[in-house]
Amino acid sequence: MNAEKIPDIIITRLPVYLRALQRMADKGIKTTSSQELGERVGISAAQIRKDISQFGEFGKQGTGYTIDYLLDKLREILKVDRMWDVIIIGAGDMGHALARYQGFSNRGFNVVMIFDNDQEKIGQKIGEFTVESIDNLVEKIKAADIKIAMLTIPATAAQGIADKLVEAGVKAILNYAPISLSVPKGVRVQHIDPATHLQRMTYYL
Amino acid sequence: MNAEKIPDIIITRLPVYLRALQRMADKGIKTTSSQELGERVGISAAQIRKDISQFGEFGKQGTGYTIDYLLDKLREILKVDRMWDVIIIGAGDMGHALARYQGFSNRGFNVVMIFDNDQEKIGQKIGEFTVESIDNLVEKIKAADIKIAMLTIPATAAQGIADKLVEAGVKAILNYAPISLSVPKGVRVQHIDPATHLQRMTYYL
DNA sequence: TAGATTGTTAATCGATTAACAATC
DNA sequence: TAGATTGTTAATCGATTAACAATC
Repeated sequence: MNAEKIPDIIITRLPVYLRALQRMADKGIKTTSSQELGERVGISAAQIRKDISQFGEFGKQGTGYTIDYLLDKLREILKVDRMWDVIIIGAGDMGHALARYQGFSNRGFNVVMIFDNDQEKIGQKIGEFTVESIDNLVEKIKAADIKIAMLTIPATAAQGIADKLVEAGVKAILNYAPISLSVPKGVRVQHIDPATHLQRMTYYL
Repeated sequence: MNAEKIPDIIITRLPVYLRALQRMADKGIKTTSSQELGERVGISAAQIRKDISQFGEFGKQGTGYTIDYLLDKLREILKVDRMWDVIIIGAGDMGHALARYQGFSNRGFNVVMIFDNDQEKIGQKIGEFTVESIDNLVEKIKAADIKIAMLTIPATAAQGIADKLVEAGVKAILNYAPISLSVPKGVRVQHIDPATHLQRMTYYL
């Protein structure tokens, strides 16, 4: 890996390449080209080659990329060549769906706890988990050394909990609440808000 | 509104402004400035002014923007000054969560049907909906003149159903399946894939 | 009026594309 | 060898920022 700073926009594309390559590997495909991968993900071949070449020379002229090898490299770059423990805050419908989602484990993530502040929900079973009280959230996160959290709570509560997550040492928050969170430098937030995503498309209708 | 083509990247930011302004309006705030809005959403004041000014002169020097007025304008631009009927394909955990989500109605969307191919699920009640069979999906979509669909089915089935949605006249797909969909020009896809979003952050950990 | 803030221009910065030598 | 495809350079294209006149 290269010492210069990699633009964030390239980092956002790598997981898309990774996902497509993983799918190709599952189908038994052994090699691919920037051309073919580009068609699958809707990105130009030139851009894919440029993106990948930021991190090394992973392809071969004439034959393209060996999928297993490129998968390894991309996982290493994105640091998903290991498993990350992740927690869920909020045991509502979305928290449930995420707690039961089977798609994390082969992408580098392992849900380990789910929290809620509602006495009715605390102690309930969700799949293999028991909903834990949000009291002492900070201590529990620190004890388990959690760096990643998914937030599925109402917008009004989201900033308050985000502050606690930051205090506890969480560095990556996947925010399902429909509100922009403010966090200090060094902490990253990704938003998932279906209404926002839909509104990005209605303009063109 | 201006006749020149507006860059897509600006369109992706407008729903974020809209969401933040809606929240400010809910709190009873009447006016704001590009500076203040920028701090809330993490975007520079200059960029916010430039983005908004693509569509008209909605602010006033010295005082900024009247929130209610700017809300109206943004809704009009994004075409969410009306209600859009939306369907859900896939009555799994994620389909359930979306069907019961209360956050769509005040953002311009109205879920009207939920489909599945599993005989066990068809006929089941989810909130106010009854799960419908995916047979005759195309006819049902055409009859109801649906333009927007949310896809919460396994990756292996996603492209096949997407093709049917396109055939039925759907123009906007919110895809929860972890696979890149290929659709003809004129149809738009937005991806929601929590693992991909998490992988965009692990690089920095 | 004085202060604040817009809309817009020009400058800067960054990303994408096209093209091709290198080479498998 | 001939064909294919990479990695990279240079050119192009587009987005962001800084600055400020206009004006509320």
